[in-house]
Amino acid sequence: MPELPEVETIKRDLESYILGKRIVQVNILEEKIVKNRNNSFVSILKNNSIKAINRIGKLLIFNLTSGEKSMLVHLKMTGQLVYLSGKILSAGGHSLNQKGGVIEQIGGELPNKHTCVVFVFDDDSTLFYNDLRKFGYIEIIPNSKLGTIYEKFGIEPLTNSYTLGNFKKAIKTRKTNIKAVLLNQGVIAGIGNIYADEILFLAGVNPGRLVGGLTGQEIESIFHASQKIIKKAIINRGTTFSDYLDGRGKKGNFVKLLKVYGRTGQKCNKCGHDIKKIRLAQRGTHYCDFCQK
DNA sequence: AAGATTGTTGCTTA
DNA sequence: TTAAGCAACAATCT
Repeated sequence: MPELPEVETIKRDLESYILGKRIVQVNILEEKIVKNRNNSFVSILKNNSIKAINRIGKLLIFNLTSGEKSMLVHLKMTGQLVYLSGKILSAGGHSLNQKGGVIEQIGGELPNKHTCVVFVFDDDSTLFYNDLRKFGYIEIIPNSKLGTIYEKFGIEPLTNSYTLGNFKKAIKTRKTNIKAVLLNQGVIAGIGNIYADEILFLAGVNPGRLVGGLTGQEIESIFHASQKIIKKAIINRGTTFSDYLDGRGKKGNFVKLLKVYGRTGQKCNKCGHDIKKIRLAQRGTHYCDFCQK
């Protein structure tokens, strides 16, 4: 499940590989992934290049060099963006080099049966969009629409407007539990189910607590925990719980640092009590009812 | 084999 | 008017 730290890792990876490279070929293997295909998706990209990569929450924004347009990529649950250098030829489900030898890849063979879109650059390198559940999307929009896209998101943790004051302001009027608020992209951008649970564990706050009932101290703990967890997750290149891969097809390392997510029934490493799992905000919610009050 | 998995949208309700 | 809450969606795994 790519959340802010995973999407940020991919952004940074791809920045070092694809910026400024001319796109020479685009193959769409899964039509439904590309939204608004009437805007001639392929012809806009061909002979164009990516000028900059931005991110708001879990959404990647590729600014194109010509045409005042941007390509949005949302990975949803199982989307991947994997870059490979060197020429790739595909035959019978195998990735071959120009001499026909099978290429050994970190993320397995590419393209694979989940590959939906393929971008080829003028240095023969390739970017693959893979999506097992085909839930994500790619869409080209005019830059004039970017403002309304950004407006939908709340405060973004990796910007300098992410301050305790702004955090308090953003959450204080909410009438629901803290877990639902952390997941609400219109309040705070980029936190998903894994990091919401991890943040609340580190803050020592029960996910079911109503925001209105939190003390100033608790709100401060949650804010600081969010900064700490997100930063640490990025340093560890994200969490690969099931499908996530970074921009080079490698797994993230944060999974071994998870304290509650996916640890139902296991012992809390702080107090030894069993980690519990309940349903909150229609999501599986993991917590320690001894450590989180 | 039914139920769980999650991010987002869109609809309904309060 | 605004927000909360819930179903729906997709495809696979248990």
